Amino acid sequence: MTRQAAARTPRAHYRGVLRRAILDAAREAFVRDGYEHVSMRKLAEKLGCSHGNLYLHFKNKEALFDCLVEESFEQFFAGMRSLAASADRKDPVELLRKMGRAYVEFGVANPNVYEFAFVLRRPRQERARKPHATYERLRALVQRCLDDRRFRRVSVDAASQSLWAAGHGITSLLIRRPSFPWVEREELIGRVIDASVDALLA
Amino acid sequence: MTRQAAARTPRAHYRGVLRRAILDAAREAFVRDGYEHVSMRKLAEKLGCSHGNLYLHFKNKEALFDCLVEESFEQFFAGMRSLAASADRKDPVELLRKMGRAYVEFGVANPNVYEFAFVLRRPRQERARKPHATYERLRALVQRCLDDRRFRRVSVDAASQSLWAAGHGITSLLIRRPSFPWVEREELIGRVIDASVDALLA
Amino acid sequence: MTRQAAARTPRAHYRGVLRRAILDAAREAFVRDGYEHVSMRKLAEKLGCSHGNLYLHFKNKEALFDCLVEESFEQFFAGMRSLAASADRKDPVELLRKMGRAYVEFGVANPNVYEFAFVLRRPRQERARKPHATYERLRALVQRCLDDRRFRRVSVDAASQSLWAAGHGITSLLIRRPSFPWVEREELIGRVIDASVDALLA
Amino acid sequence: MTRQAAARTPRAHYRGVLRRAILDAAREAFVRDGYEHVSMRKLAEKLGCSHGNLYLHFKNKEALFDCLVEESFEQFFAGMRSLAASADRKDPVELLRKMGRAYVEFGVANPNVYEFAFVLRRPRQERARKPHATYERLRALVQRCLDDRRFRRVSVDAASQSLWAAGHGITSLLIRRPSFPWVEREELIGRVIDASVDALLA
DNA sequence: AATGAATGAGAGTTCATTCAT
DNA sequence: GATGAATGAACTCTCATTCAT
Repeated sequence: MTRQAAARTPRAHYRGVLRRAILDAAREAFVRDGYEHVSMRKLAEKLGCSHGNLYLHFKNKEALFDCLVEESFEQFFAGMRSLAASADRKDPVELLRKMGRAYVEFGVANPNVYEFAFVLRRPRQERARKPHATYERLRALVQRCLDDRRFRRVSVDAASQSLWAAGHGITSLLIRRPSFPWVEREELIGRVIDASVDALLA
Repeated sequence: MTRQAAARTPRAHYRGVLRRAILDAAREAFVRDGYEHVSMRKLAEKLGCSHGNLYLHFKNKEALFDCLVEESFEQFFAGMRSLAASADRKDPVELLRKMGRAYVEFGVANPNVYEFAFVLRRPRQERARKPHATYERLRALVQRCLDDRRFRRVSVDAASQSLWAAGHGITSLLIRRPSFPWVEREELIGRVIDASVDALLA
Repeated sequence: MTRQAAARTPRAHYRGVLRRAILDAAREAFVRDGYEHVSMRKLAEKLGCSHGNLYLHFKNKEALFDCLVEESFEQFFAGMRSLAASADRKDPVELLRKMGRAYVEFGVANPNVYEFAFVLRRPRQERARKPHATYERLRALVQRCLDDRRFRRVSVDAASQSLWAAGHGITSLLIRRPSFPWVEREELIGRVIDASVDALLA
Repeated sequence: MTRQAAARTPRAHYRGVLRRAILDAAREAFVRDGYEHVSMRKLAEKLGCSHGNLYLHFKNKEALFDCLVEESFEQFFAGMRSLAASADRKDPVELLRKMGRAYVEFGVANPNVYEFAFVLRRPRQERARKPHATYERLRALVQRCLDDRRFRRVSVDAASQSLWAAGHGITSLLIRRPSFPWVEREELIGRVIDASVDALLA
């Protein structure tokens, strides 16, 4: 994400710092106000630099947005990876439950990232290819459960997709309807994930 | 929605026709492009009338949008109602499964309606109160299952919300990712709904 | 002003009533909001008739405005006339004082009329000829004072114009700056008028 | 008003020049056509620049108008000040006469400034506080006349307001009715001012 | 590298007016 | 006589973007 971060010269360093500041401010603004309500002028004003300056770091507004989407995926994957590393890798079903909870918790804790990665789309954006990567990881884990005979005989895609649906459903509702009178969050998330996993158990 | 449809004078009839045309064009545009990318001017151009004309039917852009939301709820409820009428009302669990499938099927068959009713929001829109009506119906049915001892002892809200999450998850994914290689749709929907219901059985 | 008021047929009578209602509503609106902020639509809405209807009584917005100006002059002159009739006509100086006070009091009590008659102008309005009529009456009265040797020897126009200036000054200030902390109104008006008259006494 | 006039860089200089041009064109337009008939687009057209450009110098139309009001007061006070400096400060009554004449002469010579400072108002403008400053100066001078026993015993406010009424009356008439057959101007102004002052003498 | 002046398109909205009904 | 649907121009204002400095 921050190719310039490793720059050596002070000049390039400053450039990286500003680029980082732009991205952070833009992320917050895009998520809070939506793509259309973020203006390059206001963004620059909040950053204390000229709006023309933004165009030295990003070709245009779309490029800035796309960069944030890219970044969000990287963060999301990093979060998942670190979680997988710290979990008991012997039991794939337990790992699946943990990953499921973590997916939702990450989404709720980082609605910016989640929305960028899975929900928001620029108008006229053709296709989102990236979510496939997430799905592939989920699918691999489900395959392990199947291989270990922990799951009933069911197509790996059918199982994976039902799990994804459950996880995405509770995440997006919690994000998009924050004022709804939800029951205790952790319990709810656990219930949804467990229900979708339990239904697959042998 | 079609109050004017029964209009007697030719004038009022034509008025109703144009109003209908505006609503249809706007619905398509809002869902396809998002609230911000729909302009009254372009809308009028597509309709072949002056943009000022739109303001004779709707006070402003927000009112036009809100009218579509209202309409969507009515259509949604009508769809649910007719389905509920045809179902076996003796067994609340079976009814719940059928209603769950119907919810998703209706959403997938009428993505514009679903998005208007449950997903899209205008900027600055403080609260959506309407979804509560849907939730209340779901909650009442869950209560019946609890009263009949068909469900395990669990809070009615926790159960209802987990069911909603499952239903919304699969619906929104199917709508927003139409190009994803989903498994056979009916099977997937059934699997998701059944998993969420089965997890609650006594 | 109300040529239709004397109409005989019920139809023409109703026409006159509506015309009157339009004029009254328009006068209030024009004075309160200014020419530009009065719209034919809102006017018709307040009257409970269609906006198209207004054009059956007045050719357009300008004509409606002009009609009110005309009317205001008539009212103003009528007020002055009745006052002159009821005053002691023997002493022209006393009459002048009374007329002066009455001019200001009338203007303050009927700011609508006064502004229409002496201040407001439609954009691009070429010339106001009417105020001359008021001036002519004032001038005639001053001439009497001169003829009766009640005034010092001064040109009748110089005297008349200085009186007009004083009267207009206090009237327009009281109207346009209602929130200013004026001293007691009657005293102030009397002081201004008397000062301008006294300065002319022989 | 001309803070930018002393700008050093050519860029800032040109900015100041354009700002000045905008103000001049706007002043003329506002006085000639009234607030509502001045459009930012037409203004820009007359200036030969884009209408968006105007918003780089003034936040909006109201701000542009208000800036002119501010400027007018400064010019008015500057004019009064320089005149007061050159007057005999020993005799407060003479000073009052001179200031009165100067007030009117300045208003007549700078009708746009006078109208902006004392007459024109934006719609919805709640209160004009600024004229009070002018009034306070007048009031202080009247107080001196009272303290020196040059005036009859009268409330300082009653005296000040009657003087203001006279001055404003002749000024606004001369400005708004330029085609009226006024007597010789200097004589008329002197007569009005003197009448109002003489009436207060002990 | 960074600024900020400038543009031109486009937004939502209101309006006076016309005219078929 | 009265309606109200329709138009088209006008309005203020914001925006992304460019480019000379």
